[in-house]
Amino acid sequence: MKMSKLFNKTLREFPNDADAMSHKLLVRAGFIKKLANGIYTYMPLAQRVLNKISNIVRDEMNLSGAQELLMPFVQPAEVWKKSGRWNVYGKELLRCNDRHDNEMCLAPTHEEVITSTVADTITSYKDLPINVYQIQTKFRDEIRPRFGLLRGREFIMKDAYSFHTSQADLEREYEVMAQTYTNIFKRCGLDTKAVQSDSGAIGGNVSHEYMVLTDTMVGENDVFYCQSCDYSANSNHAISFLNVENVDGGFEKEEIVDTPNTKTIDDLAKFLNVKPNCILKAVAYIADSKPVVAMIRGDKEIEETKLMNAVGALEIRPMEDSEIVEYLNSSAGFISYRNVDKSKVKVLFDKSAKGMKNFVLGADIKDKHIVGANLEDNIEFVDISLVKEGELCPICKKPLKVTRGIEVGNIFQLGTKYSKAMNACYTDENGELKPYIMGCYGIGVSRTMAAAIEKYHDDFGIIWPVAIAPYHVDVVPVDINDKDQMETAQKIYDALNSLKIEAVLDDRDYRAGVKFKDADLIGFPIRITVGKSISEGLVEFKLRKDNKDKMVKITPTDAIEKCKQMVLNQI
RNA sequence: CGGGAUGUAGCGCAGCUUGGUAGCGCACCUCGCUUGGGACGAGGGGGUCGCAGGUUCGAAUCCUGUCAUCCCGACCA
Repeated sequence: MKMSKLFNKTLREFPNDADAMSHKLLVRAGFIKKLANGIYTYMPLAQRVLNKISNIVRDEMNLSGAQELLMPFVQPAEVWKKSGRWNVYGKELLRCNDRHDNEMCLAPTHEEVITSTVADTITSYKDLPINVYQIQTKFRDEIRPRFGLLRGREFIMKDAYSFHTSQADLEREYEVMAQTYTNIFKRCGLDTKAVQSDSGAIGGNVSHEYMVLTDTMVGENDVFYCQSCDYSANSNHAISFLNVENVDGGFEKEEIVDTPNTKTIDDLAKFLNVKPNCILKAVAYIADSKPVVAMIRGDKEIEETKLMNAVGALEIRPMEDSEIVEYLNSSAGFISYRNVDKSKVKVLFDKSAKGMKNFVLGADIKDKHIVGANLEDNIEFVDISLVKEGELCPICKKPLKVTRGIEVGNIFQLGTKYSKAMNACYTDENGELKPYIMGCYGIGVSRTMAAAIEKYHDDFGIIWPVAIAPYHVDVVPVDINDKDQMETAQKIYDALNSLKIEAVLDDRDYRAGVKFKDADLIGFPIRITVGKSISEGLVEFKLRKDNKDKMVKITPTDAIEKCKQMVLNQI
């Protein structure tokens, strides 16, 4: 490709409406153009990167035995009603009506369609297992799109679905996919960590997320991991080993005491001179419009995803002060669990509350707490707390570390959630109808592109891994009006093309500085500069990842050979 | 939906306080000069000032409403 013909314009400045580095660089280097919030045009350079990633995904998926297909992007409400998700998916599902006034939607995912398609096609256990996938645009009307391609509303995803006759076979395939994912991201030049996670609205039990670890805010997930064993988990799923022994407030008898102006745990702990972990904190929520009180040790916080799962809710929010009076007949900051009407209000106890003795508890009266309280015997404890850095690994009891992560893929063991809901069955050996046992496996293709930039860039621009770079080599004649330079550049360019090495020739009539800046910004892994040293028969060979002044002067033939080696070895 | 901010040329911004009919830099076009890390000079094209009302002789500027975008929380590949 000749640079003068490339449909691309770099900008001199970063766009104002971008914050994430991948977003800034994608816009500035001309890879993407925003059409609407969270909706972008992929310009030719971006499209090439997306194709590279897609091809790696395709290659590895095919190798794993999965088959590629392509499902409709616009879908009738019917299949969504069948699975029950038409009513629970909420506003992320963009709905519309066709000309006959039939309800339709833009696909945010494809469990429904694939389940009904497989049910139509495969009726015997003899045809199972099967794993099918597609690479396609998805649309999710996100509450808040942000960070450019990291959280767009429209994005490209690889989604795979597997169907099995047994849990054991699902688990086997799950391992195959885990290995496939590790291979895919590795080939893309990305280190990922597979972490345990919550399975969320998609449903199911076991799931792992593939995270690109970063230190920046754009990693939207907190990942807890152990340095001495391989435990790692998303904060919405992480657990820690908590010492529940000897958490004793030391109060000799239970009594109500005055605790004026102690709405926070810190205030209260100071006022009563106890440790925060000797206070049993109550946090009140409205979950799917029903009141819930979550009891948790004073030094811990509620993990709201866990809480939602524990009560089976899709939406939760903190209770407002007026609702605390209305539902709990209590006072914000002084809530207990003892006086609630349990037929109307659900009460949960976090595991951290286990073993607490003679603790402090709200008295349901403003400015009053109970001290020396103890829990009743028959209490059931659930895990609804957020892990904090430094808490102990649940496996090996070493301190946990936390880091940010960008989720580029995930794998789920769905089980029979969708097959049962949609009555999608096969006939087993005994002639009985059984629902398929399913798994699903996603990769954010466009997000992977952005994540790679988050990971690989410097002050000058993007530094693409060779495997997913839009082009491998940028051939830059310093002065296009110099006949020797231009001829040599053209020859190198032609030679690279004939070797199937992807090259651009920067034949634009600009000063060298402009071309160098663009080369760095766009992030070509290799730059071959044809300048004055052509009089000695030499060109400059420079790697993008190396320092700006680090380069070697070699003959054009050697330069081509080096490109060949690098592209062959993908480094 | 809650909290904060911003909408003026393709991009980045000034002008708004104190109303007087729109400007700067980059990019773009022409000419000259230059040519190894985003040169320089001269000339030129491009904007219903987010949108709708209102106040006023007159609104980018003041008032009201509305829409959009960005950042922080709930969603997630």
